Amino acid sequence: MTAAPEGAAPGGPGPKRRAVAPDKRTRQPTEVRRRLILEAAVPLVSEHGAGRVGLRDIARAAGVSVGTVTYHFAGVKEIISEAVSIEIDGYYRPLGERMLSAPTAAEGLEILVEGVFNAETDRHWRLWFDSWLSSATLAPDSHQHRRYEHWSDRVAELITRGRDSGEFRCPDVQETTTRLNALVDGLALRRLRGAPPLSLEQARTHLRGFLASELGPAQVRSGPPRAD
Amino acid sequence: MTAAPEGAAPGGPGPKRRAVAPDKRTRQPTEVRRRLILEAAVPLVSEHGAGRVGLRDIARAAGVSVGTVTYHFAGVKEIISEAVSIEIDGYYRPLGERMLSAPTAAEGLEILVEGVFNAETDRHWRLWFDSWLSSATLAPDSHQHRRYEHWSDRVAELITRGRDSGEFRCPDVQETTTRLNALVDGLALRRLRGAPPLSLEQARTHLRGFLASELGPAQVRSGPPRAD
Amino acid sequence: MTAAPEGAAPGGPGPKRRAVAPDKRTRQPTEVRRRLILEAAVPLVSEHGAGRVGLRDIARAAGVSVGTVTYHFAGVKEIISEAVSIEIDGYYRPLGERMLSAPTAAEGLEILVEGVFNAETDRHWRLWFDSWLSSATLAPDSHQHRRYEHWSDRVAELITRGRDSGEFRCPDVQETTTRLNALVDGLALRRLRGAPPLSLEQARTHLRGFLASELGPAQVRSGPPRAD
Amino acid sequence: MTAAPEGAAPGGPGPKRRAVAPDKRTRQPTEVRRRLILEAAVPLVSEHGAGRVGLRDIARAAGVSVGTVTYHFAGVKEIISEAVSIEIDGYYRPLGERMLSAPTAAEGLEILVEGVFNAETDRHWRLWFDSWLSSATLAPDSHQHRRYEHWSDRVAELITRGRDSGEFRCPDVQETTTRLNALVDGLALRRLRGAPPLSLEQARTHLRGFLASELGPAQVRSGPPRAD
DNA sequence: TATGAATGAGAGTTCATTCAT
DNA sequence: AATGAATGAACTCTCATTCAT
Repeated sequence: MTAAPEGAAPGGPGPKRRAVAPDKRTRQPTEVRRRLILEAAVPLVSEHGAGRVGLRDIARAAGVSVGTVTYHFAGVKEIISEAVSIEIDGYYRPLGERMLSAPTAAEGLEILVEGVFNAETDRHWRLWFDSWLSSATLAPDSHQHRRYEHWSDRVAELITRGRDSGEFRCPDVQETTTRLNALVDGLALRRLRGAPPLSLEQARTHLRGFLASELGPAQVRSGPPRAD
Repeated sequence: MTAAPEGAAPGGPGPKRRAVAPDKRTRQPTEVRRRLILEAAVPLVSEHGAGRVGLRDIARAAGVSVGTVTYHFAGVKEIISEAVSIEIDGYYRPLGERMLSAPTAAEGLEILVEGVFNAETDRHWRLWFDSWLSSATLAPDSHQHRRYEHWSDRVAELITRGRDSGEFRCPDVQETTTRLNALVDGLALRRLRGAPPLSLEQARTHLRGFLASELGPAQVRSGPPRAD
Repeated sequence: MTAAPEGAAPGGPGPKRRAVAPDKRTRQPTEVRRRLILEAAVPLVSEHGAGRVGLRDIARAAGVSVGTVTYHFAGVKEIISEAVSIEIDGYYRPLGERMLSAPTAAEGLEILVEGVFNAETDRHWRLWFDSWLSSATLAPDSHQHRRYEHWSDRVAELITRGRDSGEFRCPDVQETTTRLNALVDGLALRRLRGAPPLSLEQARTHLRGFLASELGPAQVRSGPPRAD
Repeated sequence: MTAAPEGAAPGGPGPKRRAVAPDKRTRQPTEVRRRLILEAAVPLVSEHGAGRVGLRDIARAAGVSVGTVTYHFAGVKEIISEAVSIEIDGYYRPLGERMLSAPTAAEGLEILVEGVFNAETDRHWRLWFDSWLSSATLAPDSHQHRRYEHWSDRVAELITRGRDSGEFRCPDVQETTTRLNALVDGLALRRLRGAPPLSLEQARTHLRGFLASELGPAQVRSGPPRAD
């Protein structure tokens, strides 16, 4: 149950982070300390799962006492919820913007494909599914919904742009978006838990294949995009 | 749907127990007792989630003492893992067989579509994701993998048959199977947690749409396949 | 906060109780263990006050683990509430009966006077006030009310008998009962906390004085009781 | 009733603070700050009970930080003890003086009767019992004793005056005072916690009845004392 | 085979107190 | 004089597991 002392020992061999988080046991303004605690919580949650991370684990990882953690947060749920938000929003909002800033929609799609499956995103997926599923029988958690919708909207925007520019053929953007998102989720799940697990490149390839057949002869990747 | 007695014994030594299952508080052969306990555990897990079901809940539902439960099982994880197996295998093995017994592969696919998304399967999906995620950082749980592979093999078999019979066009059966499974998982996830959640019919429609575009002009279901 | 290790050490020099409570860490039927725990809790509560007694204190005093305590009780409130009940009811119900079994009502009153103020009852009073006041802003606690009313009824019964037999003069039994109870409570309070505290004999004397003036010339104590 | 600012500052740096009490978040002489904190604590204690009021509650109500509170007081006990003093002394000292300033002792008694049981005093009683009981096993708290004695002396003085003036018949003033105080305490207790609780008027009536029978035919209240 | 009393680690949370600023 | 971040012990309650019966 107790998470491994993940680089918690003060003065331990922390390779990164050292610069940003002065792990001396000094005073910090509330916002700074909150941030430090959340940053310490993220890897714990993504490694062990939201349900397996306790207050004491977080405190140890952040290099503070349990009292300090509860001083700054209303409860362990709040911490985990915010940790997920930071990690996920911090990645997918910028990704969404990059995606839409691409010169062509096809290139935007490729940014998407490479953005959702890369070395860094396994951690996100773990967090994402964990928070998605752990709130299973519980509250619907509007944060997650908002995140989901925000991402969905970006994707739909991208597809719409491609259709309007003639890059894609797409009779129903919403439908395609739903299908795309579902496939991405499913591939990620398979990558995390599958037997055998999908490689990054496999996951991307599947996604590209799906997009190709879904968005018509105007291909996403192979060959030069032609408007028909 | 398993043959589980469904009604968890409400606390005390209830007088109305089935005649066929001799679950009086008497001795039972190990295998019988194990089975009774597992069958009592299934509805608990599918209702509350694997992480929220305790030994005591199971014991109470099975109408035995906690000692009896731990006598027959190595731990609570084993119980839950096996309970999931019973529930899932009890449904998807027969489904796989029905699928392959259909006159045509296209009809087999339709059995699949209706088999994975119906009023009964929400519970399975919950169980499935639950056990998938909960074993996240823990043991790889070969049971799940075997289940997954068994199901995958059946699907691949079906697609192969359709391709061989000329019903489908499919350059790579494994690829398509993977993509299909991923989409099914993703749609189920979206159905369980989405905002807004997908309706059963929407989920099926997406699936049929995917199959149509993936398996070529030879249509899955409605009407005579037409090339456009 | 932590109560002194009140004869908790297993094998410690427990002078009494040893015969009734076999403080070996052996198994006990639930009812026995409950009783043992409650009996261990009573002196703790009466010495330190209900609000200052914790689960650990009780466990230590009972010579069991905290887990054992929570196994047998729903919570610390239940323990304290039942401990108070045992102590108070165990004393005042018999006292009420003895009071009413006396040959004359006057003698019954004397039993009351000596019954409520003696070496043993200081502990009861502490318990009583503690539970009375600690539930201050909380639930009304029907147990206490029932106890109070039961005792009140006995007292009223006694006075009625004395009035009917001509021993007492009493225009309104209920009023007198209320006044009597209030005075008893007040004297007990003064005895527990007063500066200087009332001696037992003083408390009794005040009570007798009050009864004499309240119940008329037919005196309670001094001189032979005469019906006029 | 003290001159407490009554309205506890709701969290943030409220803009609407009284002009008369310069409780801006500026420096205050120690005595002023102590006073402000105590006055903020009084309503908290009387409403929630001494045991349920925390340092943070007091700090928030006083509009200062927790550090400021502990800077000015040795501990939370000291604050509560002094808050009780303020509340109680602020009421009963003036009451004692008014009582003794009455033209006749009988009128003084009536002031007492109405002074101890009125709409305002329930709060005092709660405080009083609370502090009485909470100091149960702790320090004897000389403050309380001094308060008690001061009040007792006033009552005794009043009775003495009535006896000397021939208004009352009272063989032993100390005894009567003790009995009176005890009855008042007991009635208050019954009023606060009783089932059913005593009404104000009932409590007063009981008290008057007691005084009448205790202080002889020279009546407490109505009209000029007449021998019957 | 079955029981259920007993255990103790660990969960989240509260809170008076400390102390660097 | 005033602050509020930091602390750590103590709280109640949960629960899988152990084991004498």
